[in-house]
Amino acid sequence: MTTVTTTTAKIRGISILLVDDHPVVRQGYRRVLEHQDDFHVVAEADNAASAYRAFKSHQPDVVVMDISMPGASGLEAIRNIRARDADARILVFSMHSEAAQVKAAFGSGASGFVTKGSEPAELIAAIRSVARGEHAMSDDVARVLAMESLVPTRSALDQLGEREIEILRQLAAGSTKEQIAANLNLSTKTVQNYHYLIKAKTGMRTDAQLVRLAVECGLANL
Amino acid sequence: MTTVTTTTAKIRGISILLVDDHPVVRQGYRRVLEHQDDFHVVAEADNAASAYRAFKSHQPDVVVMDISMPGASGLEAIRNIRARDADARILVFSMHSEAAQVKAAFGSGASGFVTKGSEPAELIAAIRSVARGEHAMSDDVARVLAMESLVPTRSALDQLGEREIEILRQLAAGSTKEQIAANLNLSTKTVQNYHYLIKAKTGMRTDAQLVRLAVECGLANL
DNA sequence: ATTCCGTCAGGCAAATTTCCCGACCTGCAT
DNA sequence: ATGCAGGTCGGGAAATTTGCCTGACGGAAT
Repeated sequence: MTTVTTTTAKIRGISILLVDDHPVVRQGYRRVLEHQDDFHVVAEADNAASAYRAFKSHQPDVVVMDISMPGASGLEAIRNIRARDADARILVFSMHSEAAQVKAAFGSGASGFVTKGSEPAELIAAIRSVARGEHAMSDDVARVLAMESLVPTRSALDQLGEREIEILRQLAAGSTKEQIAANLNLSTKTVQNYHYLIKAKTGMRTDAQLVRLAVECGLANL
Repeated sequence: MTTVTTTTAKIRGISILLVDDHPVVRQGYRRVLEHQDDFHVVAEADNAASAYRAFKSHQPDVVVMDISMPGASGLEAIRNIRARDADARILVFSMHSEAAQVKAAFGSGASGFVTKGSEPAELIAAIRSVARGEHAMSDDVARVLAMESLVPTRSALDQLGEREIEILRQLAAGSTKEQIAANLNLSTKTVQNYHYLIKAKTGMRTDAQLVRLAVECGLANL
């Protein structure tokens, strides 16, 4: 008779792409996750670009991603993956749980958010949730977010100060940093610092993304 | 009797702002222009930013500008000045007379275009024309432009090759150069070079301006 | 055949970005 | 009153990117 592997309880397991820039951390979580025998870590990546490539070639059920990689590129990776496949399930797995970061993650298309301080069981449960197409977040994240929602936020601009918004507006209008510095009587250096800060706070990576953000927020048109 | 300067033919002269990054060239043309006794060179500038500042403070009747300054910033200077004062008369005075450059100049709001190869008389006549609010260009420019118009051009994109357009599209969509390089199987360096080339060809200075251009040309939305 | 043009990429100086830090000021809570 | 948090402003230094040039290669036009 031909040898056929029995497929009793697990018709298909959950295939996972692990993204974290720290190899040791990846190893640790790979072990934790593969302890669940319906979980399969089918690929790993240590940066946004390779995460995107790995997603394309493996089409995992769930992407488990640390977004605190160099350059906040995690958010960008999420957007890229979602742009390619709107059904992608991405669970972000972060060190921090600031409300702004959580919102940026969900805003970028994440399906879940778990902090590294959570119990492994919480991560595992979250993975099953997002695999089912649900949204999930760990308790501490939920708490932070709940607190935040008591002080309602209008848009991504709320994380920005007045000056930052003005500089974003002029940037989006097409002005160079030198022009902005001249217009606002600031040093070029300061405008550069604001430019950097704005990108960091909003999670945008390129100037083009900043323009889109500004347009969405009604700061600029066209 | 009181000595009153006779104001026969010249009620008011024509005030001029000279913009060229080469000091010697400025000196030469200042002399040529001031030989006309109704011309007054009221200010000089050697870059886009100082040209803009000089325009604000002197409000000259005509700006005579070389646009082949470092970074193609001449076009930008034109746009800035016109953005501040839609009635500004700007005569561009260029080494070259490629149709694309001429169009970019007029498209940016220039009132005239004379090549450096033209006779001084042609420049002087052009200055008087634009001071009167007319448009002017030297014969050689007119010829090049006439030739070009026999092959009609759809938009700013016509000056770009296929690859250049694709890269502009992805840039405007918010992709980083690394992503684009990966998507198109190019080196990052090549994408950087295209980015530079696109800006040079279109006369755009910042990425935000490129996004606007792409949107206007239907290459991108939002 | 030769020349032009688009694509591709290396090189290198100059500029910019990234991140860090310190200073100042205002408001606000202790 | 004191301290502390946070927005504003910019210096510093290392890493990266840009600006501009150069050259190679294939294809199209002359």
